[in-house]
Amino acid sequence: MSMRSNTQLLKQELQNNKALELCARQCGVIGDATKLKICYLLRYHSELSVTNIAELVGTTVSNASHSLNKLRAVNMVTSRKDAQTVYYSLANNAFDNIISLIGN
Amino acid sequence: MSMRSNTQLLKQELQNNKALELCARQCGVIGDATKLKICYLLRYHSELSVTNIAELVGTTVSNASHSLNKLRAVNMVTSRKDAQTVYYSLANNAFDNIISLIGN
DNA sequence: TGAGTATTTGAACGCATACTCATATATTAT
DNA sequence: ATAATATATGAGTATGCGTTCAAATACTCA
Repeated sequence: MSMRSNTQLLKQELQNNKALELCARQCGVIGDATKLKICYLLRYHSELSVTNIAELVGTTVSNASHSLNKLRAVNMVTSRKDAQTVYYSLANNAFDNIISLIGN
Repeated sequence: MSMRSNTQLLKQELQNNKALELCARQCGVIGDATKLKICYLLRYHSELSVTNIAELVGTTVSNASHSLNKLRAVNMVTSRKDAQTVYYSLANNAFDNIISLIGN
């Protein structure tokens, strides 16, 4: 919540802005239809197995697993294991960082 | 605003969802720190020249121009030319599509 | 016209990414 | 133990992306 009239300050802020870097990385991950679909899915089903996710988004289980890995790497999904199956969910604040940068 | 309990319907919706595809493309573009910085800049300066943008985000004019081109290709920035210099602005609804998909 | 400034363009290179396939691990059931 | 199911993993490949460089275009001013 600082004043923002000085362009020098703005330039410096752009250099080491950690939130911005994280936002870019997260957007990079969902900048792929498959992974965005997974997020979209998980907003309507609180949790889903890898097999179900793969079936719903129309890809292979392997690809879904790889995609979920990358979504987890940027803290956008979480998982819980029950017997053989692993259930994935949207992280509580999956989009918070993005929204706080591009939202109103 | 339709009911969404049937997973078959959800699967079909995921297949040809134009808004989702656009969202993925836009996220892909700002999934790069340079281009995200440009958007961030343009929220505080209503319009800026390519040279100024390049200086502020810390890159070359050529790279800024390429980046602005891609941002415009997905309707996130607009431009207006005045003599030699081209002024870029954020599009009115630059983030609307993204927000409507991932926002609350 | 010619020099100077602002921007664009296209080629080139290196690097990251998406997806597939085969294989490995883990768990359950017979 | 063996088979079956669920998921993960790593290698391989093809494609796309970011950045740089050199050159082209557009406009202004002397």
